[in-house]
Amino acid sequence: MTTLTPDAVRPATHAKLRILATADRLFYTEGVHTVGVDRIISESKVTKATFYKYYRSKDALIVVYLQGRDRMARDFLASLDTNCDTPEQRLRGVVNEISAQVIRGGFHGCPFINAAAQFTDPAHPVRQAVSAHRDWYGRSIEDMFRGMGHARPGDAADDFFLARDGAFAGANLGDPIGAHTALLRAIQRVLDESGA
Amino acid sequence: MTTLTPDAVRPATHAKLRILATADRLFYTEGVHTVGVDRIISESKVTKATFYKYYRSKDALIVVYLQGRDRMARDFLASLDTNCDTPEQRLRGVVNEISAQVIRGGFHGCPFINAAAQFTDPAHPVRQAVSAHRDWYGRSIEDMFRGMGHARPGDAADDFFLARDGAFAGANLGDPIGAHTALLRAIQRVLDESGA
DNA sequence: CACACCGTAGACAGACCAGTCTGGTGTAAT
DNA sequence: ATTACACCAGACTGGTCTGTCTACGGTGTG
Repeated sequence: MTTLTPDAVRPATHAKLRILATADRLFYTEGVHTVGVDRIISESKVTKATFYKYYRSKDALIVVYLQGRDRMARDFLASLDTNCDTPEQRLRGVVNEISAQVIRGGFHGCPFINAAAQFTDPAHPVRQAVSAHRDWYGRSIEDMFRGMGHARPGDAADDFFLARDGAFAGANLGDPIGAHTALLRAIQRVLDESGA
Repeated sequence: MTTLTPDAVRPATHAKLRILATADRLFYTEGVHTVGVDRIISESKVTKATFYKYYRSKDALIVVYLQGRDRMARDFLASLDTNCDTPEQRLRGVVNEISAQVIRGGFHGCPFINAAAQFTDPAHPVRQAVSAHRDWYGRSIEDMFRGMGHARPGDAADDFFLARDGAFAGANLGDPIGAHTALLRAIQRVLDESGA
């Protein structure tokens, strides 16, 4: 009577997703270090046993949280691939999304940068999740510039990343409008050079 | 026999400075939230009583740490004022310092951005110290662009700040060399426009 | 029905944290 | 010698944190 236990066949459990949704919200708005598991558990309306059944530790949940954010970004870029005809349109789509994010209410900076600020050891799984995301992101942007025929797509991607990170930090800590407009100017300068 | 207790006349205590020096090192390299007071106390070779004599709480010490970093930045800009003849030279002096910082060993990003990532409440004294620093910094850069005769010094300062914050984040989390060169390109573009 | 699995409910341990308190030592000026 | 002060030494409190534990209830399937 060895059970098959087809986990995938069973309906998706709500508790696991509820925990992750709560963690995503609290981790992003208040910081992964500040928010404790007790708070996530109570706001998720689950119990500790359930929590630790799905996430073996808080650090593991933080990694899953970042992986979820990474997944969202990848899905967004994939949607641009199907909705846009040219690499330049895709690039502008990314910029539009970033510039919209930084002036949106409830913006609290880049979740990866914020998480990394609280884990200084580069070998820690959290930092590795951050590095994996940033590596993928940089490569994707570089590919777009290369697709546009940019002479130095690697440099252009670095320029793009610099502006993005700066806008996220500036909008979070200082003036969102100023960071927003400065981001658009910086990107425009990079795009202007790609045509030259 | 009411004592005069002329605190200022007494030789400066070493313990207080030792505590701050230790806190500066640990807070910057490992994060203000990760490092506990016990660690600062033991590495400073002082006792808890001495620690709490000079710093009423850990949060107060964090604020003093940031104020010290702010003071260093102000002293540096003041030194540029005396050593440089033109606003453009001063601006280039700032850029040189930033670009040197990001590729220097032991660089861990902007201490203010890192500290702010762990205090999300804008009303918290730590966040206010961060805001005070950034406001002063932005105004100083804007003054330099204005002194150069830039048509829109406020925008140029935003552009500068964007590049600076981006370089700090990128160098800390990813590729210091890439962030370094991207920073120099971004600043050069802004300076090119100031002449136009 | 019996079983497997979902989830609830909350006590509990062990570690770590910030911050307070008592008492003692060395030194320099009065 | 007495007073004042900087500092040492470390126990202690009260709180919070992560993570483990036991015990029970509901539900759909074979």
